[in-house]
Amino acid sequence: MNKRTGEKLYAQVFRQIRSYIIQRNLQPGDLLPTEQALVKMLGVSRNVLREAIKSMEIMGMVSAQPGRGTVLKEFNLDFVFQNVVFAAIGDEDPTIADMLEIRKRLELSFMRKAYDTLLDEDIAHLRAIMQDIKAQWELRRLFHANDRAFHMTIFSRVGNRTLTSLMEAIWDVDANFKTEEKFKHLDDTIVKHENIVRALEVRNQEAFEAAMLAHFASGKYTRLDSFAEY
Amino acid sequence: MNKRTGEKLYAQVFRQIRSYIIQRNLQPGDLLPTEQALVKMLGVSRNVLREAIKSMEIMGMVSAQPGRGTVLKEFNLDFVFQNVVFAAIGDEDPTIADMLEIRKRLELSFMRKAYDTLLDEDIAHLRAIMQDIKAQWELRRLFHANDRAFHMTIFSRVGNRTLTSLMEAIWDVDANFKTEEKFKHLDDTIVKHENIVRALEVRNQEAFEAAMLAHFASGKYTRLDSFAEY
DNA sequence: AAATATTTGTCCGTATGTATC
DNA sequence: TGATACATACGGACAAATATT
Repeated sequence: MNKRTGEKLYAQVFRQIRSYIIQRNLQPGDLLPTEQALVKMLGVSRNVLREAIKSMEIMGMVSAQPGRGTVLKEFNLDFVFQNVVFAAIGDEDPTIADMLEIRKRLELSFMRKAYDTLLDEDIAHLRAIMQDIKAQWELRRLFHANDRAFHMTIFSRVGNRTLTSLMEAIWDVDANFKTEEKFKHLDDTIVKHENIVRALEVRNQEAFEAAMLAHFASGKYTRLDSFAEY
Repeated sequence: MNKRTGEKLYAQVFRQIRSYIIQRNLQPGDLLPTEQALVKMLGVSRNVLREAIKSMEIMGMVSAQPGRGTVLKEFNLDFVFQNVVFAAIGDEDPTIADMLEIRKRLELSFMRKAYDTLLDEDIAHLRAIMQDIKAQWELRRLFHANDRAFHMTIFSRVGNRTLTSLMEAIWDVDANFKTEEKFKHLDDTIVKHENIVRALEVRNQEAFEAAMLAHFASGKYTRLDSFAEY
């Protein structure tokens, strides 16, 4: 084990292989070096190497076949979610609150760029989503998907891929938990969304930003003390 | 390997252990059976068992300690966020710039809360890091570690674990890339850091926020058009 | 088509460091 | 202090699946 960091060998090897993939810019379908090559390259035993690679395989990052090798797969975090989260978590879990605060702050931080980049067709799309939300209001169904689509659409043109994946990840977690609380302030949320769309439709930036602020000011997790904190 | 399903042993074992945890209703802090016991229970070799358990450990589901055992850990999204960045990386590399922009915006968004929560000892620690940075300035060494420690310390008391986890993840990726570019504006960065520490030492919030703004305004990846975007 | 090489899958044994009693 | 239990890490061996010649 690494004396300095206390990090175990197989965890180090996991990170090293991940770095190797990133730095070499390996794409899905590409082959990783063989176990033997990696053993020599990293100077560890085959067991330790396999503990790292098999972790990747179980998570869905790679796929190994005897006689062929280990290929990089398209990676999404679904499996990790399902397993890290397999203990029932309640809404009161501080991690959930922390996560939502991150999303809100990011949205507020990027809202100006979002406004500048949104196209007419995006705004039309937002309007369509609003129709869906209203139509299914009484049904109390599918609200999460629409809410998610609404917010993701707003920032779809910002062009920051990390922002996109991060927001998707947070929505994923959100989808797995707060299922019942979703309908508490539902009508209020609809009004807030409506205000956002209207401001966009008339291309009023000030109104848009005010509507975004109002939307996020209502949440229970919001602790926005002043304007400078966005 | 299971002939019917084609599922490899270590993947089966992973599922079996997960089922064991769920069926026994194990809670965070509870001990899993020892490796030896699981080996007997599941009828597999030690290697296969470890490949499954180490997957769980790397994902953050369990934590193993020699002499003690393997304990079930609490719900924790650190690993998820560490790999959101990884999962987002595609064929082009502007992802790095996107990532850094996320970090900068988060720091600016949280800087007021950071200021409010920082203790005297933290500021003393920041001063110590600055001494280190200056001492190793001519050596052109260890800048990443110090820079990272500097920024992480500023936000260490904010109390948002997702923020910490996310920032660490971004620093991790950053460490893998820009190795030579680090020294371009190094002296300028040192001045900016110095201004931040001074503002904190005299407890001047306005100066602190101004120094943070100036720090992030210099980066090549910064596209901060106006104050409201923070 | 058959033999051979390559690569991953699985098992075993042994030594070491660490936590607990 | 010593003894025990446990995970960490290494190495060797053979089987199974695939690729290559």
